[in-house]
Amino acid sequence: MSEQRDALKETSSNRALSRDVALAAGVSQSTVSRALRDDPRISSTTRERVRQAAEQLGYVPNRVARNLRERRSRVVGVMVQDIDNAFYTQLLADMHQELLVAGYAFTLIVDPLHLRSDVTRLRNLLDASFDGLIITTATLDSDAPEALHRRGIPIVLSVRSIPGLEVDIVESDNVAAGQLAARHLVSLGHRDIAAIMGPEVTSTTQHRIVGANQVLGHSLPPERVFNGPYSHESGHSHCRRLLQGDRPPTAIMAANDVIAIGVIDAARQMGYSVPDDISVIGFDDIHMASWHSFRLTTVRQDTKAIAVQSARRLIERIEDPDGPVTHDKYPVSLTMRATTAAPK
Amino acid sequence: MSEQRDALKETSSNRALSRDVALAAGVSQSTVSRALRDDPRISSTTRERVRQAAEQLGYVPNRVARNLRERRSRVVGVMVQDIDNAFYTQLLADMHQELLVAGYAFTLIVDPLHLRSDVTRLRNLLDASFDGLIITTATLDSDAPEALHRRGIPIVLSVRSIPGLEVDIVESDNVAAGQLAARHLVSLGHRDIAAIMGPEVTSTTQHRIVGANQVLGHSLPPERVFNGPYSHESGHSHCRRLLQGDRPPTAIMAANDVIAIGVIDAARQMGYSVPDDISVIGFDDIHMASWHSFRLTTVRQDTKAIAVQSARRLIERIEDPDGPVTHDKYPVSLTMRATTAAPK
DNA sequence: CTGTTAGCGCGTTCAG
DNA sequence: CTGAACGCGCTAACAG
Repeated sequence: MSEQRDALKETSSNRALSRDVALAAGVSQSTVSRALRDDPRISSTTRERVRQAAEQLGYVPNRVARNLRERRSRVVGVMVQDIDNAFYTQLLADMHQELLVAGYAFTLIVDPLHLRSDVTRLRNLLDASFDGLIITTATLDSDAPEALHRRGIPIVLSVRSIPGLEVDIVESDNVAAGQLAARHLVSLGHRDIAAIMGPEVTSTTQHRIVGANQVLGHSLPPERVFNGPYSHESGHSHCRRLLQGDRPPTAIMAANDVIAIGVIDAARQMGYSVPDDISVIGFDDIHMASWHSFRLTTVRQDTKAIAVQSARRLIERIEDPDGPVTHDKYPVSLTMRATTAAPK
Repeated sequence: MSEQRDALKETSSNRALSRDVALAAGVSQSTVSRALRDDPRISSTTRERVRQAAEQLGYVPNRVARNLRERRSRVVGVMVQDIDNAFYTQLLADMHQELLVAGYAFTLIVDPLHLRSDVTRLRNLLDASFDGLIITTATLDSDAPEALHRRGIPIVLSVRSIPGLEVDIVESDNVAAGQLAARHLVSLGHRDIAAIMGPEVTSTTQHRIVGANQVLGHSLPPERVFNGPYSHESGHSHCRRLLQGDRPPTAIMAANDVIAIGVIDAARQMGYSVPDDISVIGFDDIHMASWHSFRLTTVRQDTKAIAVQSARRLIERIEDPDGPVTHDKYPVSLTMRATTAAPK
């Protein structure tokens, strides 16, 4: 047992180094380095010899040392608001895939709204030696993106944007999204629409409200617009309050599908039928929206395209810091299911 | 514009180093290092001077260099099967939190079943210079955990376990979980129970079936046990096939809540009422299980405790590689909601 | 209390 | 085609 422990210790601390491989192969350390990196100047015979020795010793190059030498880490950070939210996990899954094939690992940074502008967090971000960052948590008043950008750290703003910042942006056309939702409800005959949106300081919320107002021909009255987190609970509690009020709306526009599902749950729980008594429309079109229990009508964003493109843009920026700044804006579309209908 | 670019370039490549701070503060480079790390031997006056200079220059220590020197990265890897699955995201959220406060960053490794025993993946794991790994994807036939362990890399097996491997394990008492589910169904009067489980090669599946069989007094017949991925789709399609068969069961035990919800959706879609026509019980008790549309009866695991303890055990193992191997087994409990009832 | 010196393990000139 | 020597930026051991 203690023998086993010793053996274990040995393998962990006496991990083979490139110089060990060199010794075993009878070449110099730099030859090992070159051979394993397929440097064309190394003859195929010595390359093979080195390969064998490396294999034998179970040699794996130390990444930290390489990072120090090459002055990059091949790790990027991805900031999300809330990992326990289906929209972000779909986004993360696709980003992960795209980054992986490009040879980048990724570190998750959960960045809840209430921790905004914490100085130590910003320091940690700078300190963490990321090659770049994908930020999905930008708010109109957040300063971290600008601070990072000024430091010369490659960033891309994904999903949400900040006007006036000269960085790459990948987002949906949220004004069009707001228009689409409103037009759908209006064409069904709805005149009294409530909106349960995300935090006021996000570009998505602002843009969608602008789009909706354009279609309605007037601004949604303040008592019909609610701001809150992107959670089931928010949709649930706001809907509850609306339906308990003396003049419930005939339709509810939710800022995302998770909120919309909260709305549906609250309505059903109170004995209302969706869509007969009240129509509900969401945003995103996450997988769950198509589940039979919900069959949610929603404005679809191309989450996958946004995820993939965000990763690509970041990698491009890392590899060419001075390239032209890009702004991708993806179209949205209406996915009609079973939660919207004409008002009674 | 080009001036701005130059400025940007300068800040990014001419990032201040500790020796720059030293120069500015009129001390040696090692004093800077010590002062900033609050070494008690440094006088408060020079510490303050160094602080000021560092602040002025916007100095942030280079983490890669520190990692090389300290021979550790303060990054751990967390392997999950599928990030777009509510159980794992809840787990990840709590692990993230716990690792964060301990000063560890974390890299997500999505490790789908079908990529099992890919040699390059193992190499990447070794190569990535993690201080340790939390593995939630262990299967009874997976070799990566043992390979990593032999290499001396600290690992903890979380959620699922492998017998005979001398590593830290944090899991639920899944035999008890199987017993609990079966006892509940049997006590309601169910005699014909089907099980839609996860992959056969996972300890959770095995243990829960064992527990269920103990209570039933016999083995579930093979035609009543289904194996598949932990997905809504799996629950949905298996349930569909069961209900289309000529002798549908009166109750279905699902391997987790996501599968159970798929089962509910399929049943409802086919015009069956849950629980009047068929009872459904899940495992995990994810947030979604309590949503009004589901109100799922389920065997609760203490996901948060498992997440937190996995993180702690890994950190302990990193800091003391030779400490005693631990095995945490958390109790489970029955959360009764509205998807189980006596058979008709 | 502080400065000097020596690596951490690689990739990469610069010689041969 | 290969080897010797150097340095990435930091922490730690050793002197004073």
